[in-house]
Amino acid sequence: MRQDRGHEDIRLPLASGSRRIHGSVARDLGVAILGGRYMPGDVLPGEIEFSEQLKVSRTAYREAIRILSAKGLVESRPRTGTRVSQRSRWNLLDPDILAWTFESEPSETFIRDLFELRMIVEPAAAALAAERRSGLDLARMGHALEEMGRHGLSTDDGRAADQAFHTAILEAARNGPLIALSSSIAAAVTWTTIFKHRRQGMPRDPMPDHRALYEAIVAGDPEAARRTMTELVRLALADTELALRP
Amino acid sequence: MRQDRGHEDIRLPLASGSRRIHGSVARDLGVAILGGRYMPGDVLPGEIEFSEQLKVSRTAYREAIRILSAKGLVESRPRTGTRVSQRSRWNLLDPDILAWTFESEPSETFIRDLFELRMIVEPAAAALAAERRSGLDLARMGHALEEMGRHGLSTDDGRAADQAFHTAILEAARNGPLIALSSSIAAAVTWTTIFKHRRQGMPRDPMPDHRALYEAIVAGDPEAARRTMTELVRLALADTELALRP
DNA sequence: GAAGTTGTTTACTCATACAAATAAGCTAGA
DNA sequence: TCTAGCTTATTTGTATGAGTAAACAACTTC
Repeated sequence: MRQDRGHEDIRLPLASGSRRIHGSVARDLGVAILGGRYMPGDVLPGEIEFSEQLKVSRTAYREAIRILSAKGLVESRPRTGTRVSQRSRWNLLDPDILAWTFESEPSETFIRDLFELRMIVEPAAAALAAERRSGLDLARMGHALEEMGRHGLSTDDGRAADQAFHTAILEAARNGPLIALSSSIAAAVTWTTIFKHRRQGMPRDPMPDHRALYEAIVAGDPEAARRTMTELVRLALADTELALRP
Repeated sequence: MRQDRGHEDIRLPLASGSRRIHGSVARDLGVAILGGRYMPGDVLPGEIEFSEQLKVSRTAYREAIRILSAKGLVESRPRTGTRVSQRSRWNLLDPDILAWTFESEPSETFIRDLFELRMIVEPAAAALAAERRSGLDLARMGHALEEMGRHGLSTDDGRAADQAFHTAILEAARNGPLIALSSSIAAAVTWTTIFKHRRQGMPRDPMPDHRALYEAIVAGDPEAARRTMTELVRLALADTELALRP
């Protein structure tokens, strides 16, 4: 719905493209749970009742529940029913969970926590990237930077380029689990950027910090990469805090 | 036609207890994919064929596929069938995925990558914990440490205590997404510990580093906490590397 | 040739029936 | 009265078949 289908097969064939019923139900329930409509410990209505209420078959409803269960949002047992799990069980870094969280306006605390995580992971990743980057990595970063400069962060293309830049850095770090974090964090970065621009106009030219970071990685200087990435995230956080309390 | 499944289908008789069929199928297929039995891009047999082959109903099989799909392992579309996704889509930090990865002996690279991630996340988390820990946090850490000292790392109880100690630290950092990483990393730590003891005996007394870390957090000294946690992970990595190449 | 049409294959959805599990209530025995 | 064990009722879990919708390929039409 929100995703223009023109570029669909280039990037993010995300859950939004999936118009299957089980996917839609999972998304709706997921958004409801993450938005606090159902609280941890709450018991959902029985399968038959709820699926009728949602106007879908029991089969489709059950498949939706399996999806939520796989992401740690709910647990179901015979006789007891299906209940919302404790927050500590939620897979908060799952890409879908993150997307659903941002469907209903997320709490200020959550956004701060995400930035805290970025502040931990991304500088370290940038340092690793400076040591391990290949020519192809540098080319991808350079291209993304160029696109970003051309479009700015107020367009979809520009934000996609920003995301591609951060993804390229994390992938250059050559660490599988770290790359798994990348899709989550990069996506979150994009959403917070959208937030920023929704609340205020264009806050600040992001290009200088990005270029400095790029130069450090090109130079193969881990400490400079760490330092510039730290600064970049710090500035992004400052902008976001401004947007959060206007 | 009734489906006669004898009592003798091999389901792991461990403490896992009664597992539902869709869960077992998801686990089996997940292990097969993560173990390289199916490669990214491979197309699985059709629903009907494969479910008959596995001796389960299409319902149970489809729910298993939904689970795997929710974790990013497979993607299914009409006409094309269900195919194994690219590795970059796999949700490597999902607790189940990690568990399945360690079912079949994981690659040396993967273990190293996990330690690299620990080295990034845990020292930072320890520093935050030193600033934010409550009395209850300290009590839980202290208790876990005591249990750990009593049982040692060669028993299940001891490893559970070690895991509880690390979990308590990450939870004291008061950051939701970081806590979500905690269950994954803590679990991985446990598995690598099992690995270590499987290959060699008791490598080293882990208590001194753990106590030093605990003291730093009690003292509320972030930098000392960061330093001691770094050292602790470094030593654990050294032990594991010894076990990997004897 | 490019654009639309048809056909075929596959997953997806629905409906129904029955099985298994288990919390809660009940009964029997101390 | 209390507890152990059995029974029952309720809920999820599994099985099966029929029919729908979507994606891709080959074909036809302009």
